Amino acid sequence: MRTLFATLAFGAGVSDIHDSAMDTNRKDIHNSDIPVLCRSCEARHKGMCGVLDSAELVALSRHTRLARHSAGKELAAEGMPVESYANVMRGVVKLTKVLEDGRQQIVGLQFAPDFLGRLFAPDSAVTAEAASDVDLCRLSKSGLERLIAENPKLERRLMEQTLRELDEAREWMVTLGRKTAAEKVASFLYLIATHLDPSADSEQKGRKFILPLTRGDVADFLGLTIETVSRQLSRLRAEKVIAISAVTQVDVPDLERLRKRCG
Amino acid sequence: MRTLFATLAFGAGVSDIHDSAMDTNRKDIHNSDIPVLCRSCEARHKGMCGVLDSAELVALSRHTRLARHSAGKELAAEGMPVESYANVMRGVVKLTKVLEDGRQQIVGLQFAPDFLGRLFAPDSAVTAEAASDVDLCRLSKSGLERLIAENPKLERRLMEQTLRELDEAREWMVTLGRKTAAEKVASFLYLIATHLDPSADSEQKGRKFILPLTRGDVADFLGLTIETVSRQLSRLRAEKVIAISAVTQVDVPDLERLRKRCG
DNA sequence: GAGCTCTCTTGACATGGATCAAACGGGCGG
DNA sequence: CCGCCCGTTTGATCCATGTCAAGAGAGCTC
Repeated sequence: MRTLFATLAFGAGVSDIHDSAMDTNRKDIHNSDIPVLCRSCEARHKGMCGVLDSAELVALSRHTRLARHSAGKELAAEGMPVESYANVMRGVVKLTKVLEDGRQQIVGLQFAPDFLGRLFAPDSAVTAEAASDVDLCRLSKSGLERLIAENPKLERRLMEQTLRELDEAREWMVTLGRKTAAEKVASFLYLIATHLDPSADSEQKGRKFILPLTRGDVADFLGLTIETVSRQLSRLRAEKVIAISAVTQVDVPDLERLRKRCG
Repeated sequence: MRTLFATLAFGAGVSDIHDSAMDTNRKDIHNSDIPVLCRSCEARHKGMCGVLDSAELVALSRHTRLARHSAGKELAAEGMPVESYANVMRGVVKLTKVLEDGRQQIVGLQFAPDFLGRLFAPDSAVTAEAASDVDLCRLSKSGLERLIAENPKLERRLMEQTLRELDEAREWMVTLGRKTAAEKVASFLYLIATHLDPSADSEQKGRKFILPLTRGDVADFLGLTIETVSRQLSRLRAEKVIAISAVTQVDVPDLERLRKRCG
């Protein structure tokens, strides 16, 4: 991990030697003309960069740099201007909003390879905070916006991610508005189990993962208190729907059984 | 109203005589080359059609027809294929999701001149239902998708509406997750007061409107029961924050005072 | 390894909103 | 005009979840 950082950080600009002229359609069979930073990146395939060819990746990588942040770091603040967008490469970012008196609600979680940032708005409507340690691939605001204007495929891809986020937000509104505390906690675990490890074999019956959120975060996500979250987790454990070996270490032996608890 | 219907319905195709060749930049000073259906439409200015010039409007109007529905009509069903998009021209459409056991949550309200429909998805993730009597300008799915592919401005406009909807959904998640019943009801009234009448003078201190939703709808929107909604409305009335002359007739004498109740 | 701190868990109690029940009222058909 | 119907309001009670408080476990410093 420590070494990865150096590799990626210094690798970012290296491929600029590449000739950006009209060899746009060449396939990247050998990866030789893909920027180093992109080679191991989730977003390169499933994220927004999946629509870019190697020349475009190279062009984009000129406006790009890896940023590594540890858990708790505030990445953008509600109501404050944002000067860059980002792709989540590793870890989880929470998007929160607060009421005047301090009540807080998590309104979104972003996993690799999600795009981070509110396009076309001068400032952020939410606070973005690293929930776990995260790696971001930061993109300059103007650079990406220019690229979007030139590249309809990219705009389309971002449109699709935005629509997916809207679907997810609406799905979550049902959870917030109509589910019991027990169902909320089950729904949360199910969400994490199915989103956290993109490489997981989807045919597998169960999942093990390290919770990237504290109990407080979970409470803020579900519109509950820490105590209620804790009690419901204990109940799920008592009923053998989950096993918790350490506070953040969750084992779901049977995803389908968990899903049945989601309401 | 009765006559308007006939005018619009038959007017829709009339302007097809217009020459769609390269006079794209002409301004519509006299409205003479704007399709009849579009002339009185909110979406024409503030909605997605605002980015279209008269030639494009004419082209679009070939795939367009006015549809009038009365309150309660189901316009799209969760999980079912959709064959058309629409613009809301008048009235309010509610988007709902249900849990298996019948618990229901409204996940969005669409007012004129909002765009209605989930772009690029084969079927709807939500149920859309006319909350009041509504007029829709229906657009064929394939027709609009083709137009979007050809017209970056239109795609951008729809992207912006989608982003705004996402912002609103997240705003509402705070309401659902963290506000008290009293704050929820106040927030709902505030939302309606500020969204319902697009022509309202924004400098005016108060608002009067006819609630386009039943108490049951309001409850489904707020994640509450009918009884709780009713009680909170009574409380707001007792405290003179609102006046209710008939069940659906609400008078907010001081918007700012209402906003203070929103948490 | 003792003690500190921080997060989490568990218990006891309080309360906001749900549930159950009944009365009210406006619109509509007869 | 009467009476029914359906949506709404209001009241009485219950219960899920919040609040307050104490204890448990894990990591950190000295």
